[in-house]
Amino acid sequence: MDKNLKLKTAEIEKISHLEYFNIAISVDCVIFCYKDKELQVLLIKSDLEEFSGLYSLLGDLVRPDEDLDSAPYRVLKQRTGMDDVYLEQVHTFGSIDRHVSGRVITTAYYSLIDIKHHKLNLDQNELHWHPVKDIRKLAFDHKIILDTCLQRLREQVMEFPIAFNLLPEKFSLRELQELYEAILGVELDRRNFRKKIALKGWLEDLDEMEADVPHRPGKLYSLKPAHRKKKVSKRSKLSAAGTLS
Amino acid sequence: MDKNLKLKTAEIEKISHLEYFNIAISVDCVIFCYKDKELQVLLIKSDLEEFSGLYSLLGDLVRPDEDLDSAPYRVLKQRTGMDDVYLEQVHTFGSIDRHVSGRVITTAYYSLIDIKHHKLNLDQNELHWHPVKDIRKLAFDHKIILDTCLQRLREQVMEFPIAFNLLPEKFSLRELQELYEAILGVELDRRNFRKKIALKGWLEDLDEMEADVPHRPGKLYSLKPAHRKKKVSKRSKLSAAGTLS
DNA sequence: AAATAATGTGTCTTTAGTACATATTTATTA
DNA sequence: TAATAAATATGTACTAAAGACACATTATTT
Repeated sequence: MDKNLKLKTAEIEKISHLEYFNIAISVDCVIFCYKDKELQVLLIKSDLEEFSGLYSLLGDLVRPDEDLDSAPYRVLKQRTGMDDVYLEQVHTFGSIDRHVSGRVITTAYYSLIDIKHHKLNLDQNELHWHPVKDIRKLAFDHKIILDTCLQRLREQVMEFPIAFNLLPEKFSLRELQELYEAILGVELDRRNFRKKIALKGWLEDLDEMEADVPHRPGKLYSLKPAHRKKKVSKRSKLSAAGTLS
Repeated sequence: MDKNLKLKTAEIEKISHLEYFNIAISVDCVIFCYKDKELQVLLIKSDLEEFSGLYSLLGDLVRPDEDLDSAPYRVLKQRTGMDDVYLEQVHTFGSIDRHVSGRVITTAYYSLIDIKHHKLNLDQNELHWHPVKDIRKLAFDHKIILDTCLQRLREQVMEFPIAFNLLPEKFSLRELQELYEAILGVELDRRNFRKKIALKGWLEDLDEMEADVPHRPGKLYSLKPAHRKKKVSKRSKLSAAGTLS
């Protein structure tokens, strides 16, 4: 925005306030969890006639008195009771006809939550988890939004220590590998995976063993506190350039 | 957005249309060019009193009848006469108080243009190029928007063949390297740079030589047609996962 | 006690990244 | 026109990361 936004000038006469402000903005949340060894996403049954039977993402209009980035936190809190979740803005979708109820531009976020760590009140809201790989069609343009967020998650998951938001505090390397396989949709070599994770230096060895597994238990690890913040290992300007020199 | 957007239901009574639609959406363009061996950005002098003397990005409100992604093309066309430019959406900024004239959420795009290839009508619009490295302060939150777009450009420039949008059709490897140095803000080793670029396979050897240089002329290259589309070399799902296995 | 099933680990090969030096070509200058 | 200056063009050795691949160990189960 610049001087073109002459809301206080003569232009306001010929371009009506209503005309320009007749666009709503919403947020849509692609809420991922890891359940039954699958990457799943939280959906709600659309109650619009046009989309009978179709599911849609959780979203809501942005309120005039809240920051854009606060809106998805509110949506998650309201609809699932969850707080303190990992959220990342991905893309804003704004085709004229993307929404049946009017002109609505939506900013998509993805969220990573640990299903075991949160008490969800899902059923009374008609909220359900759906394996990402089974989802074919969603209401509105939500399938494209889902695909975009999944792609972003896949791009980021090896670079930043974010996948751990989908796991409980303590986990084994097998669980971690299975999670990565679920996210990326491929099988991984155990030795190379462990080598790569070790190289990242993200993990703390807890000197504890798995319990309740019907086989030899593995060691338990947790994410080092230094890496619990969002994107702490983001490559710096210099090291990014360093790949060239 | 989902069933919460009950624009046709009872909710519309208690939540007024105006309340929710009282947010405007704009686009802001970070228009990069390469000039005088520097990465530069197109700015306009802000005419708002609050920002007297400060420059701002080019932007405008999104019109009710245009796609969000079309708006930055229109802005560029209107303000600079340029068409057919490289544009990429980066992030949407929506703090409550980010704009002095009201609640305006803005989606930021960056654009890469070849200054030699476009006739710009800049001066009569008070548009001017500014070296990115010299910019300290901009109106609104535009410095943050600029920094975000620059960071994104730096992340993408080695991965995708996009930097060529800043160069004329034909260029020498020296020019290309100087451009990369300007974008990344570091010096690069000539031999390693050429090796890396050669590995990408982006370039076509034109069997032509530079002219009008006061030294030994270098060979001229151009971007292979196959790579002229946006992000053609984007790594696939499989190869992204392949870094793990 | 034996069998099962998963854990835990190391090496070799290939590829990419990085540091580094010399010969060649053209324009300029003397 | 010969010498000089300045930039082009190119290759090798070293290091780091990626990728393919196999066997011994440990806890559970039978």
